[in-house]
Amino acid sequence: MKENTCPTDTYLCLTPERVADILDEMPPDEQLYDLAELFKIFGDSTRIRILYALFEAEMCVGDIAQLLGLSQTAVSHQLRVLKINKLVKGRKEGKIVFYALADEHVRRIIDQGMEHIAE
Amino acid sequence: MKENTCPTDTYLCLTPERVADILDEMPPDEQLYDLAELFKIFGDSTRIRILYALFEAEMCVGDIAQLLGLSQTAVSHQLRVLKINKLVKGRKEGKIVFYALADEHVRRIIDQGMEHIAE
DNA sequence: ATATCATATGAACAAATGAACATATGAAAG
DNA sequence: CTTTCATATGTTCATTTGTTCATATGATAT
Repeated sequence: MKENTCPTDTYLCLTPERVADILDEMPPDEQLYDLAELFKIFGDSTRIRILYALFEAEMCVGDIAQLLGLSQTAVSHQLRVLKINKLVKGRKEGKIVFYALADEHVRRIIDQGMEHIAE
Repeated sequence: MKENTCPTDTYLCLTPERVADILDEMPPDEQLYDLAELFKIFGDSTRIRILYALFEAEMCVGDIAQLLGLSQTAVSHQLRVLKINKLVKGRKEGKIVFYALADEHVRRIIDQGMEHIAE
């Protein structure tokens, strides 16, 4: 038998103490679920492109659509998703709605992702 | 007519110069596509839980499964996804495979996400 | 009022995705 | 060799997701 392995009751390599430690450090499942939901929003190239466009400045729906070569409907749908998840905010001026990034977290999360890509 | 609006050829509120600027700042679509793919990986609570467990230490497949109350098959499938996308790395020791976070980007991306959640 | 413009919404459909099943490697022990 | 154990893979299936179409809202102008 190998020296490295450390069988316990039911675990192959973890001691009960370590199991307790790890479970203790883990955030509650509900929070991890919300976190996954957040990343799910970033996990679509259309939404990423919209967010990246908004990096530069606030923009109205039609211009985003034209800029990215998307239909107005598609953009509106995705902006709704982004707004619900607090990644963008809308400012209405007459019939035009200007959208902008909700906060700097959005930029930072995307930047971190970019760094990983460019490894 | 409102003073804020600035119609150009085809855009509602963007000047052609700004359009050029924005498009210039945008990474190529292929890169944004890859970025979305990366976030897609984080956008699943099972994978997030696995990654969080690996925050503490490297672990073998069976122990991860037991720790999180998942089937071995499910964990293996997700570890495969995580490995392909370079979020975890595997180290084989006999018949046991120990998985660990591939690099610190993973932790940082998740931490940034957590900060956003806790706003 | 009506017309037009910007955006939003709802329904329907195709594509992607995660989970569960069975099965297949591949390594150590007898 | 065969058996057992840890992990990996393939396939099917139900669900989710993004897009498109048609339509609705809401604001400005005539």
